[in-house]
Amino acid sequence: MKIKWIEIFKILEDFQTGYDLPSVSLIGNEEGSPFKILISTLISLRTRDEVTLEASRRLFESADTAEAMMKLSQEEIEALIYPCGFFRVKSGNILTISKEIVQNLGGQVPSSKEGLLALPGVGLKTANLVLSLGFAIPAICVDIHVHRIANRMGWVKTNKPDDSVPALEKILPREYWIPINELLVLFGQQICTPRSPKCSQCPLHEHCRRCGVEQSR
DNA sequence: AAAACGGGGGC
DNA sequence: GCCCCAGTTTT
Repeated sequence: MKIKWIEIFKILEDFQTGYDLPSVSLIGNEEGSPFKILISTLISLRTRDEVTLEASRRLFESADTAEAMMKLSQEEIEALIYPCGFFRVKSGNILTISKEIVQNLGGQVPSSKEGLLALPGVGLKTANLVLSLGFAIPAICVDIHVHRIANRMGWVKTNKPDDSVPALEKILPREYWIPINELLVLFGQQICTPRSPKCSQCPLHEHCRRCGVEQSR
């Protein structure tokens, strides 16, 4: 069946009105340089939103460019981003990435998927987030929320989030590749939650394979 | 006390 | 493909 993306996005935009929560994937986005977006995304792994925000702000007060960051010691970075999960691994990656950017990449965060994936701690989700938010290059950033919703809704049928990226790229018009994440992450936090989703309050009820489409045919 | 959280890397 | 990773919060 044909998915009515225009209707779905309209509903999601209406739903978003009234919330001003920064979603976890999009922390530091508005005035964020690609470098800050990259670093705060690394920090957000396995870490709740508020903790990620506080840690990012602390870290960027000390260093908000790769040049400044590489002058910090790993211990200093660790202290700044504590108590984020994986803070030892993350601080090492942040330092390595900053040095790499300054010494080998001309001081610029890579603006290609391949370049980003070559950095330690950067996988498909992080790479696509930096591309879309940092460089306005259309790329679908499938985090666990987007993956869960897309599969529940019946838009795709995949097991791993990374497999949802090409699947979504096939069916979703390109103009939605950037806005989809912000809309869906909020929706996933508030309505389409991992356990006991609030289906009775869901504005996408009729578009959902589980609730609407599947039952009505 | 145990499970959940969430993305990436190494084998 | 499967297993490991680290610290906090929730059950």
